[in-house]
Amino acid sequence: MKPSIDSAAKLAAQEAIAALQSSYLDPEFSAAVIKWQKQHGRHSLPWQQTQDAYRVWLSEIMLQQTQVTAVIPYYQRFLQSFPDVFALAAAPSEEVMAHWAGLGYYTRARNLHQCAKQVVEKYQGKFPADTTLLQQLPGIGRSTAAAVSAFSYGTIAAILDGNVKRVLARVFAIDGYPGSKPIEDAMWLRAQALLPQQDIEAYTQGLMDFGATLCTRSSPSCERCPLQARCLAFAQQRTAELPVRKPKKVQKHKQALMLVLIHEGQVLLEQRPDSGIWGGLLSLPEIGGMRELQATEVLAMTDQLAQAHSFFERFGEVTQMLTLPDFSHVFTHFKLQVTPLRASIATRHAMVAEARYVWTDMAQIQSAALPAPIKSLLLSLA
DNA sequence: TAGCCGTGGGT
DNA sequence: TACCCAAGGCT
Repeated sequence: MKPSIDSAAKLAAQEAIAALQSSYLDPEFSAAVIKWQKQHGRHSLPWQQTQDAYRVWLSEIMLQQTQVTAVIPYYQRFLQSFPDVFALAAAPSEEVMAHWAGLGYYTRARNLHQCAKQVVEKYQGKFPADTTLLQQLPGIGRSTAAAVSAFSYGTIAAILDGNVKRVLARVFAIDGYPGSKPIEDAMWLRAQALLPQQDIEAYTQGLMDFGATLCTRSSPSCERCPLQARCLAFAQQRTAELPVRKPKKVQKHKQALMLVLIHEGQVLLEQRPDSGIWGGLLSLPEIGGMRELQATEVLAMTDQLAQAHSFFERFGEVTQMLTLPDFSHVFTHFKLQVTPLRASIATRHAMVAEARYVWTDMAQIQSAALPAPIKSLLLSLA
């Protein structure tokens, strides 16, 4: 059997990558990180001092694109309600979503719940140590699989998060936006090549602590940096321009009319679909959804008000309608301007036959599965 | 592949 | 104010 051209080319490419990766080998790098971590790293975060894979995994999912200070209270409340993977797997999804509300990226919460169920069913409640198996679970990608396995089981595997990208971009003066595919691929090779043979926990934690406390985005503490002598960005005085920032795009603006119907201490909420913004959360009913604001478009406010009025009438006899002050909320890729429209009704009609509408006690708002700005609006009305 | 997905903090 | 972006993954 003679190899095809394709497989020969593929083999050559793999050899080239292996050669490149071995040229990245650098044992002193990890030694410096490990030494620094033991002396100056963080050691008392709530999810440290344990190798319980459930706790490690929970923290890693919560920490995706989310800062430590934001995660801590959510992590504590979560553990209190769901002390182990069996408790989480058995919980109703509404309860899980309510515990996640306010933390953002709500797909993480649904994946977390699904993942817990799979770990119980497939692995008898024990997270696998193999990063390949971990990656097959929902919500766990390459980096999270490596972190969970390293912290729980001591597996030698590379992470590549924002901290590591920043450190690598600076120490090795890597040009190009780290979010782009070719740069990220190159960084994975580096991260893999730089792995130590032992002390993987200290090394992994050290990279993150290093990026979070020393090699920060702006004004890094180069004077205290153990890698200063080997940092190309420092030598070239380019720490301010590396890593290369994300190419900016024009911000989109959207507008939404949200309906506030409060009657006898209850507010009318609507269950949002699982996909899209605020997926799976409760929110206020909207007229026409979140509409992109066109420069030429004059909002047909009277038309929207008419629609709102007939919406309110489905729930009771409308006695009053008034707009509350506008507010805006910024997402990753658009800015939303909200006009809340409040109505009063005399008597409440029998519940409309759509399960997505729920009357919720105002006293329950604090613990409801609501997006942060909506929860805050409703609390201000209570 | 790059766009989508929240929220809060820093500058 | 406006912008960047953080312990990323999914499509």
